[in-house]
Amino acid sequence: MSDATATGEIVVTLPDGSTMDVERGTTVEEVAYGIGSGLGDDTVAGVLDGDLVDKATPIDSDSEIEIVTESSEAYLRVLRHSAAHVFAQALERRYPEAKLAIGPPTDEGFYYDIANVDLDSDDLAEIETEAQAIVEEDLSIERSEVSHEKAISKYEDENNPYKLDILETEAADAESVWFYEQGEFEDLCRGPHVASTGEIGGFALLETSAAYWRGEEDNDSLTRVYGTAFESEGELEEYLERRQEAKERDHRRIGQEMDLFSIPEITGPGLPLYHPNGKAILQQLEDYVDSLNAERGYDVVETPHAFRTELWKKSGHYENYRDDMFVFEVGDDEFGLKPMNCPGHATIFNESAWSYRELPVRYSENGKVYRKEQRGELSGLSRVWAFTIDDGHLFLRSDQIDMEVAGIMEMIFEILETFELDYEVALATQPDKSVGSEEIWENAQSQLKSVLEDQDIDYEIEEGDGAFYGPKIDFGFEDALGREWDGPTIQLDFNMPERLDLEYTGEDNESHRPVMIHRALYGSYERFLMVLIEHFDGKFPLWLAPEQVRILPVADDNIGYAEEVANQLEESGFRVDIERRSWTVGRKIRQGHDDRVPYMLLLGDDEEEAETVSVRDRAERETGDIELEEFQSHLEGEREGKRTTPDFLD
RNA sequence: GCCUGGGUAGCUUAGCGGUAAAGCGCGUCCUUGGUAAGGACGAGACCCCGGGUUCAAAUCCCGGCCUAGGCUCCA
Repeated sequence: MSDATATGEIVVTLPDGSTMDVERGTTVEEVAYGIGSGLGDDTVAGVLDGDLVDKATPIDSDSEIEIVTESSEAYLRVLRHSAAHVFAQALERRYPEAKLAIGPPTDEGFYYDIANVDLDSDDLAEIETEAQAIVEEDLSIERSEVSHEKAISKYEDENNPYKLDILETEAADAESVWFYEQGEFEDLCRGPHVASTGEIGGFALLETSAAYWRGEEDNDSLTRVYGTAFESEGELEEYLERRQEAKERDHRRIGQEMDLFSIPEITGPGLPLYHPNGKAILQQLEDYVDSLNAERGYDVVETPHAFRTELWKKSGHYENYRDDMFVFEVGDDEFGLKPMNCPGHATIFNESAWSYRELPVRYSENGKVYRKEQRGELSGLSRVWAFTIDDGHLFLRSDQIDMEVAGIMEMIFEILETFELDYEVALATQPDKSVGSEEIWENAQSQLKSVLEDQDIDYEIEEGDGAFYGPKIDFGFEDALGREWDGPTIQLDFNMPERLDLEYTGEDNESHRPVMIHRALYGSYERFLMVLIEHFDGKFPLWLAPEQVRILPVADDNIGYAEEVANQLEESGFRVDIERRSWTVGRKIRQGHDDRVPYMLLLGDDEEEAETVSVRDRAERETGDIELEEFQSHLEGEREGKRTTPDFLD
């Protein structure tokens, strides 16, 4: 709380840049009234230097302030915080023995960590009903100030170690703390909250899981209940629909349906098997990136999956990355499966003597790597033990950094465009565990920064998120559902060249250290495939679709003609199947749509006689009486252009 | 790694101490179909693995493996 004895003027800055001089200790609400009485009346909460606070919060020093009203973006966050309290109230009505820990709002809703109670999905449904009743009761939410001492004794009586922990850490120095009350419920809380539970229009509990108290492994494991809330029922429904859609697009589900890949128990966790359909997609992705590499002067190399431990010791992986490595012994020697391709590529570089004239040297490899991730982290194709990086390593002079990084960014932008993916850019800086001097890091980071700025690219800085050998520029994909995924990366490395004694001869006839750049365009094939599956909902662009054309003979008698047509398309390299099951035409079409095939060709007696085809696409459009040549040449164009949706019938 | 659910036919799931079920898929047959599910019959299961309790275990208990969600970590 504020120091009431402190006086004097302070300056608050409003979002439009204007400033107000106010008495020290003035509250957010008072500032709002100072701007206008209407705004004062509408004030729900405030944002002080970026922190969401109760409107009664006194301002102690010069601050940037934003008034939160019902029309503010931050209002939803306040509402959800209140929704967390509504959940807690409902929980306590049903389970008086439950102990509350913390219940903050999140980007998607809220959660509340609780102890001393086990809940399954039926219990959740009951609590949700109770919560809805509380919303309807439209209980007003009141804030009260309670002495620190009194708060402690309250939670000692209730035997709630979590609230006590909060009082003894975050609030240790406060003379008094805030409680929020609604009906019979009260909770230690910093706020802010809306004025009444009735403001919640839509309320839902989503799932339960577990979380450690304060996120630390050694602490108690608590039950975490996730929920969300909106101003209106309609917005909630929209959200739930989007969630459902995301579930239906889950790459594990689509991967199963389309027979793309599997991760059977017997082959081990995180070790996916690609079926012919999945590999067909991967093969196209590989061919595409290979062609980009070839255009950009990369030389293709290949390295084995394991190396002697000596290499990993020299590269620093053994020291910094060993926990994530599969290490095994053969006789007296120790080997490690490669978690990265770089030391192998650097070693290839080192096998020759280089002149400054020959740099940059660019190596590429679609290299399989192995990382022993924590078991609980493995998930479909998004976290696996074995994955393939579309890896590239560049060895260059320091005066070539700008140009090479810019060149890589061009490749990345081409890829993002091809797949119609939105993206965000982040600069990740030196992590706690790293090799190389501060000076080297500073230098590398400022070089990357200047490239981003020269190119006028918006980016965020992610402190401490770099690789152990250098800082990086990370691109995050945003898919069709607005979710973000890791994507392309460009990593600058002044350390590995040092550790592996990389050299080239300069113009001065002296030996120099090259700079290394690690880069990946997709990131990993596994994760990229996952993003594509979910982004396209399995409806792949023609060039990627495992089955590009399905031929549907109207009757069994038309199979002969179907085979002729199939052969002709296959000669041009198309992946074609014939539906040979003795089904009705309607059934065959239904199946074709379910299987997400871009184009179906219907061939019956009419087509056979006229030597034409009827074309039906994934969007349920259809035209008859098409010459096969006409369709085929369109297909070739659609494939070469890597167009994302079948457009023959546009 | 930790917590909480789950593992039953190729797939999706029901059954939860007493003879293992359904839908889809698959096979055979009838139907030879014209634009989003034609019909009949049939095959198909070490009920995740190992221990235990019980007259009797898919079902209850213990351990392991895998998996989902989350926590802590990363492409």
